[in-house]
Amino acid sequence: MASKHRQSDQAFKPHDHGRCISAALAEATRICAERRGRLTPQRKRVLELVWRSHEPKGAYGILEQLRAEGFNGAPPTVYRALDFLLAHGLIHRIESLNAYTGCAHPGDCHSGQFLICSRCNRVAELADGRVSDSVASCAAQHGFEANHQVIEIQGICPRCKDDPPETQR
Amino acid sequence: MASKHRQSDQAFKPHDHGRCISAALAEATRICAERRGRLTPQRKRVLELVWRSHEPKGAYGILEQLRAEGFNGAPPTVYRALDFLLAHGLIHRIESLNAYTGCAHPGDCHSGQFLICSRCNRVAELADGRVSDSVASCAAQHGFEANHQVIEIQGICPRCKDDPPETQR
DNA sequence: ACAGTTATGTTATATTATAACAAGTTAAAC
DNA sequence: GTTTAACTTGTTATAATATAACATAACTGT
Repeated sequence: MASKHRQSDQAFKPHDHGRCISAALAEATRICAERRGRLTPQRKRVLELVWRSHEPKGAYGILEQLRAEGFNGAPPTVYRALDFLLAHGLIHRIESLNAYTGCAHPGDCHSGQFLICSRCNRVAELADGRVSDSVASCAAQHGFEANHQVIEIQGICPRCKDDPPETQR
Repeated sequence: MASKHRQSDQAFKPHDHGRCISAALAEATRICAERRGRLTPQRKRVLELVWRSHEPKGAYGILEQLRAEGFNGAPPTVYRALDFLLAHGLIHRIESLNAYTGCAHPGDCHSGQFLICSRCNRVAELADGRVSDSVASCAAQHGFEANHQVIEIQGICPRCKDDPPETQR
């Protein structure tokens, strides 16, 4: 019943994002080693690009960045990397944006909740047990066997409520 | 705190779907009249096609059906009808399927929850107040001003758990 | 080194959605 | 009832997202 937060809504607060990124990459490396998943340079690079952005990134945005770095690839390459990262719980797909974002709680297979700011486009990942429990029990009540929850909440983040995004650095 | 169901999980039970459709159309007509929305023949036709299907329908699927009926139109026509129906709360968009489904509780602006069966592809709409309350309060706790909830639960519906879909008529 | 598996490259194409502008239709005001 | 303004539809083109299919390369375990 207790909720477990690690990065929770940090996305909406100013923070040292470089550290987020390197922590995420280190964690990803560890997790993949553990389960003999091959975090190849390309996959790692895609993971880094996903994390680098504060906003969820689309597959074609990632592709564009890769190309800017001299990589000469096509969409399937990116989608395959994304599929791998998704399969290993290292990123999430935001359905309502067709975009991908770094997973704040990699490793444990989980159903997160996403707060999506429609002003600054940032997304915070939550892992609120009360929410996932209430959703799970609601499904169960109807005899439905739930495998995966997509919970995406759209609105205005605390930061954008205070300052308009133009003011933010 | 109480939950309000009208059609709730009827979608997973055998039922007279023809009556669902005509009720939905009648209700839509009433609602549009009330707020001076113009439920033109095309829009009504699209609404009917969306309802006619037990599974959520994609825009191009709708277009195809319209064409089969002799309508000679292009994607924007369908998307515009869908936009109208969405704006008036007569249908929902299922983000994780890029598809549209009839709204079981038209009129009141609401955040529903969707149970999506990955075996038969049917979707049931719920309107469980406990779920939307828990999501809303969770967002509020983080200072997030929520406007819209996307809650899509993927799994196996009670019917498919019992009979394999091939057995179902 | 070899065989099997897994990952990447490459080309083509499917699927979903919208921009932009023209033409027609309806509602409402005068 | 005609005119005006708003709304609706038609039409063409194209953007954005995603995958199929098959070839090649790289890594893994033996």
